[in-house]
Amino acid sequence: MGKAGTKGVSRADRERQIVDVAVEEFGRHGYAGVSVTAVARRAGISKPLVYSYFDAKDGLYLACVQRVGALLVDAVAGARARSGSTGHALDTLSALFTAVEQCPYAWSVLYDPAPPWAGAAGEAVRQYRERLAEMGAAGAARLLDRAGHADPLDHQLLNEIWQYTVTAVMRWWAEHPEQSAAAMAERCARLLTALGGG
Amino acid sequence: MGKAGTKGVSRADRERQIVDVAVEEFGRHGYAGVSVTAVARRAGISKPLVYSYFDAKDGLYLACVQRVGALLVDAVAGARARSGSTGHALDTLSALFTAVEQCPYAWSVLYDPAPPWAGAAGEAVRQYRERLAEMGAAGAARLLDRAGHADPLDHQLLNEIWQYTVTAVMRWWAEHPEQSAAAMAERCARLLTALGGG
DNA sequence: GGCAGGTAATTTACCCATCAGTCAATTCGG
DNA sequence: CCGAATTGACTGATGGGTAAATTACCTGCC
Repeated sequence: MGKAGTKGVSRADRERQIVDVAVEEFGRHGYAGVSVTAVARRAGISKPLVYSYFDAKDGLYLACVQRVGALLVDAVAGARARSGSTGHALDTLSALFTAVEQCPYAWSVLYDPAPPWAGAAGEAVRQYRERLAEMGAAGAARLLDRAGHADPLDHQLLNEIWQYTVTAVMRWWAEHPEQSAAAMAERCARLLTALGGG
Repeated sequence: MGKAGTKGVSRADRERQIVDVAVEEFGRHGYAGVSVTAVARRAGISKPLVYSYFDAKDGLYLACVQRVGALLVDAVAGARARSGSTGHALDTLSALFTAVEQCPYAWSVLYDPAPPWAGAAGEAVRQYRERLAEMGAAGAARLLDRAGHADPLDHQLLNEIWQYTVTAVMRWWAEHPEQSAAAMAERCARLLTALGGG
């Protein structure tokens, strides 16, 4: 490896590139399973550069959370805007698929089951999850109200189930990258109708 | 914190006790997020004792996987035996609830999203998940065949979704310990019928 | 019933790799 | 020539793992 000295890569580009590999690492191994050294190595740079740009492991994770959080929130918001309040779960899923087609581990980063709850990154995780949950809650509420169930805990649990369902689909997709976003949407449509739900 | 010397606790008892806390730790923080030192501290003993009994972190995890694996496989097998091949998902869920009522993190240990795939523990994880998936696959196959879908990948994905759904319910339950197993079963029955599936 | 001695339980103190994080120096681009 | 990009080399802490010593229990024997 060459010595010190700039290589002509702008900070913005380098940050993007680092976050690229960090998102994959965090998505694959979870926060605790990732070492900053490994991220730097896979990005082809040295560890101090990561710290110079992101300040701490938590800061690096924060950057990842913000990227994928924005991506996912925009996708879901867009889907809801397009299909109005009658939008079904499939529209949301479909929008998510096209949004994360180039970033298969986006969802897994935000839904790491054991993220660092303390610190700025944890706060961001809470906020993004909250926003996504709110948007998904409308659909859940429609389903439950239609069936006459009003228990707020039911709503909570149904939301959780929905989030983990998406996690399942996303992780399966990450291991079957040959599937296109459209194919995934079709497949999920098949499964959903087979389950008898609308 | 006395010095060295036995405290009159048999190896079997001590192992049980260590696995008790290890299951909770692994379930809460995931394999990578757990330190053997922390397990030992929470168990009120010293780290070398853990190594003397379980040989390595992987060995400790293996012991946890075997305990919860047996618990879960027995529960599901029992449910299937009782309700025959017409058993629905709810019977399985209900059996799982009563089985893990005293061990809320059992499922999360076996379904750690980033377990150490290399080594004996990883092998055990694969095997137990396989057995549970086989037993669950019957139900999934029935659903999909009824709808005329034969794609084996659909079966795979539906299985994955089922497992993550259970994960969601189990983790939600772990954070709402005041709910009884029966209450959880009822709640899931409500949700399932609200979703329109049988 | 008391005592020698093997065995099982348990700890203190240590080793080495890795990890998060820092400093000072170096090199290039504008 | 200044500022930004970049690194090798370092530190303190922690993690997995080990060696050796200490204490208690148990068994057979007188």
